[in-house]
Order: sequence, then C-alpha cells, then structure tokens
Amino acid sequence: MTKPKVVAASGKPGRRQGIQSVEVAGPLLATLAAVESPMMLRDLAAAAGMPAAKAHRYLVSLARLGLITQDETSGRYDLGPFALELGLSALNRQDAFKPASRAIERLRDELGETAGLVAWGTHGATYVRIVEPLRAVTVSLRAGVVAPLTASAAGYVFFAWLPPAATAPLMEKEIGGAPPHARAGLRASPKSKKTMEAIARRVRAEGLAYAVSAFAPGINSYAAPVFDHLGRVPFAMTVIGHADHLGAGPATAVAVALLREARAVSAELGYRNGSA
Amino acid sequence: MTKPKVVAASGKPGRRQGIQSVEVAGPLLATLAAVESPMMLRDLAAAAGMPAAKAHRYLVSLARLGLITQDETSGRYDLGPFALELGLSALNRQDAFKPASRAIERLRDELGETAGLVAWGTHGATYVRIVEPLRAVTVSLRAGVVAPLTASAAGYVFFAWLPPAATAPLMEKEIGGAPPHARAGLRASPKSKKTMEAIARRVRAEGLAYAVSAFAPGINSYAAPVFDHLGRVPFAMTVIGHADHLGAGPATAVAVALLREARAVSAELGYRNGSA
DNA sequence: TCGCGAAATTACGTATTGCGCAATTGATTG
DNA sequence: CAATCAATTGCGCAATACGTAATTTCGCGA
Repeated sequence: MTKPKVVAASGKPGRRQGIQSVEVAGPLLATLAAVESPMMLRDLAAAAGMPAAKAHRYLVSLARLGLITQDETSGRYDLGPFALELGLSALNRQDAFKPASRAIERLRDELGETAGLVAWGTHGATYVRIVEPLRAVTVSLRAGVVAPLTASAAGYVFFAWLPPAATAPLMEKEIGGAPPHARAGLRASPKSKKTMEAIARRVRAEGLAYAVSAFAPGINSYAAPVFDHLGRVPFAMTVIGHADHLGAGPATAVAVALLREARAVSAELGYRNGSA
Repeated sequence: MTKPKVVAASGKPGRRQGIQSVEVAGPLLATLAAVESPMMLRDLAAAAGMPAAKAHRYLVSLARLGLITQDETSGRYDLGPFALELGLSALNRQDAFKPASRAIERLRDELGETAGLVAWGTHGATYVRIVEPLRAVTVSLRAGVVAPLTASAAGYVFFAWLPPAATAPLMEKEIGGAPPHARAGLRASPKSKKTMEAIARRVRAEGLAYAVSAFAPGINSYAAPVFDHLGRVPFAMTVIGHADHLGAGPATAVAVALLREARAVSAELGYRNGSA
C-alpha cells in the first residue's frame, strides 16, 4: 500500500510472504515498550515513523486485542493486559528449569532411580531439584546440597564445561584448603590439578561424568550437562543410585539414557551441536 | 476480504476503524500464550480458527517482529523474545511493582533469605522477580517459575484472594488433570477442593500463607498478598528458605516481617484496610 | 538408499482492505 | 467565549490479503 509493488502480493523483501499490516504494528508496540509512561498518539506515531491517522487505526485494533490500552480521559496509550500475559507466558518457558525438570522425571520413571538437577551457585554445584522413584528405599538427598567439585559427577561436569575462572576458587579451596583426608565427608581423596584436568578431558570426550562411591560407599552417580542456546551450562542432570544397579562407565544403560535426555533438553533450549 | 463489505474500509463492527489484519493476529498470539509448549502450524491454525496457509503468513510476520519464534528444526512456533520484552515492560508499569520490589529487597536484607515477587499469569502463580541474599546457600529459583496453586504458599495466596473464577480452571487441572506423581515436582499430595477451601479460610484469617516442603524437601515458603487501591491482588510477596531457618506458622519472625512489609506496600498503593 | 505420507510453504487472480488527505469532532487554555 | 491543538473519521484508489490448490520439505519405514 504505502510501498509500490511490482507483482501482486509477493513480498519484495525477497523473503517469505508475510502480512504487511502486522509488521507495521511492530514499531508501535516497540515504542510503547521502550518508554515508561503512556504516550500521546502524536508522539507515538512520530516515534514509529508513521502519520497519526495511520497509527490511530493500528492502535484501535491493538487495543481490541488488549495489547495496549487507551486511557479514557487523557486518550493516551499504554501497554495493556495482554502484553503482560504474553510476557508471563514467555517468561515461563524462557529458562531451562522446566524442560530439565521434565527430563529428570522421565529418567526417574525410566530407570527407577533418584534423579536430580544441579546448578552452579556461589558455593559450587548445588542440587536444586531432586525427584525420587516411588520405591521405599531411595538415596536420600535434599535440594540445597552442594556436591564437591573434585569428587562428584556433577562437580566434574561443571569443572569440565564452566570457564576455569568460575571453578578455580572452589578448586583451590577443595584441593589445598585442608590437609588430605581431613575434609569432612569426601570419600574420594583430594585430587591434584593435573588429575582434575585429565578427568575434565575424559568427561568432555564422553559427554558425561560418573563417580563411584562419591556421596557414600556403594552409591554411584552420573551427571550430564544441559546446554542453553548460548552454549552455557545452566544445569547438570544427575542420576544417583546403588552401585550394583547403576554400574559405572560411559556405556551403561543409565549413561545412555542420561545423555539422551540431556541432549534432548539442550536441543529444546536451542543449543546447536558444536557451538552457539 | 473474507467478509463482504458494503462500504469501503469502514469497520462494520459499528465501532472505531481499526486494522483487520492486526486483529486476525490476536488469536494466534493468544493461543501460543495459553499453551505451555511450542505448537505445530496445523494445530495453531485450528485453535485460532483459520486455514493453515493464512496462519502461516501471519506467523511469518509475527516472527519478524520477534513476537514469536519458529524452531529451525521442528518448525514449531513459540513465543519470542519481543513477547518477553513487552511483558517485562508491562510489568514495570504496574503501580505495585516498584514498591513491592523494594519491599522484597528489604525482606531479603532483614531475614537473609531468598525473597520473591509473584504475579498471577495465564499458567498460574508466576515468579517475576527473585532476590537472593549474598551469603549462604540460597534456594535457587528463577523468574518464570510457576508455583503450583494447590501446593505452594504463593498459590494459596492467590487462591484465597483472587475471584474463584480466576483460579478455578487451574485448580481443576491440578487436582484432577494428572495421575499422582505425574505432575512436575509436586511434593505435596494433591488436595481436594474441600481441603483447599479450608486452607483458603485459614490463609484469609491469618493474612498470609505458608507451605512446608512445597518446592523441595526441607524448603519452606511464606507468601502474603499485596492489595492495590481497588482491593485487587496484583502480586504476592514470598520468602523461601530452609525449614530450619524459617520455621512454619503465622507467628514466626519471617511471617511477621513479611506481613508487615506486604501491608506497608498495600498501604502505599492506597489500600484501605477492610475494603476498597 | 529410496519412497510414502504428512506437514509446511508458495503461486495466482480477485476484490477487500488499508492508505493519504482533509474535514470533523472533542478537549483544553487564554 | 473563542482559539488552538489533538484525536478521530470519510472517501476513493490501488495495493494487499484471501482462498484454493500446487509444490516443496520433512519424517519414517522398508
């Protein structure tokens, strides 16, 4: 309409066919989103680069959708309730928590073992969610528990994929802070930096980590990273259970299932294999 | 276009002249906002009541605006970054947002616990802001998480003070929708309507809600309503933390502080105790 | 590796709808 | 009470969106 077209309805942008009017409305919404207070039609139209009469018609329809509201008395326009709804809905699916939560539930159901979600917090690899199978006897873990960086599958995962700067302080603390074997609760002996580097290489190569008797004797754990669309690692997914059920190694049923689910979540978050 | 018009561009709705194409796009956005996961073109078109070919053109333009995204591989459509931006901007305009934000920061500093702001959105009680204390292992939550209506302090608050019509659909879903233990992460068992009514009465009487082990074992939460000048509840303020620090009940230090701050915010918004 | 079926995407001609311009209505101020 | 500014609406033209398939792409199974 505004812009001369050679052929009928083909978008000259050379791209896929869209609806021009929809795209015209965008700048109006963007303008309103950028300011903090209601705007007059005239200013809104100017900011969006269109005549006031044109803007007005669009605003009427946007208001019918609830994307904007017009103040009855002042006539000014502002974002409406539907904009908030859209945002809350978008916020809801924005992060990795939900898909990762669903994934560990699937793992729990499929494997009949305790599964968890671990995030990197100020104190290290912190369990943020635990799901347990219905069985009576399960590995007891609570959200908030911090897994040792140098002696747990989840710790290995973060060490392997987080920037070194993020994990360095904690590793110093775990390796050098206390005399060997004096550290509370760590079953495994403290590892040297060189050992940790070797572990990290293997973990990166295999795509996941596993630890034998890390939490307690006879309890093994597996952990795999979840990547988001930027290639960051918002979570590690873990499976924890008795050694005789889980086994150990990169080819066990547990390892295969965990890796499959972790990769599925990463894909859902927009991670493209290889890089961001 | 579809509908015969007698006169040129006058909207026959008898109302103000708008842009038809803009209003056509509304149902597509509303449909995406109403579901929780990406949709196929076919289903989206059906839900919005239009042919797939038509929906496709609109989706192309909505995607150019960033209101929606299309997954490269699956071809499915979901809400996009601009939807989030619109929503966050709309959130900031809520009169209650700034005072309530400051209030949860005070609570965090005073109690040394994680505090949050929860709004009622399409999918339920949605965390829109989380503030964490600098020290300690904090409870990890992210904005966007939806708290279950029937098993969280924030959910109780909205259930107690929102019009029943607003919460009914979600309660049906939570209570009857899924088999036990199939619902994501609900530690607490599903509650009957009768139980929920009893909870709501107590919550209204005490002025706030608390939940034991709702998010995770050993994690308790408190929630109190913020009332605006019309007596509505735009937000709930929450405090979340380990059970042994927070305790549970209407007379704990946390409960007292939370209620005090929530009432202060309500007063600032022009709420008069008792009614609107 | 090839082929079947379903879904997504694109063409094309028609006429509905959006555009620019200017008049009209409504509100605010001197 | 009048003047000014802003918001809103007619009008006719022609650009754009619609419907109906055709076509391409994708996902699976043999």
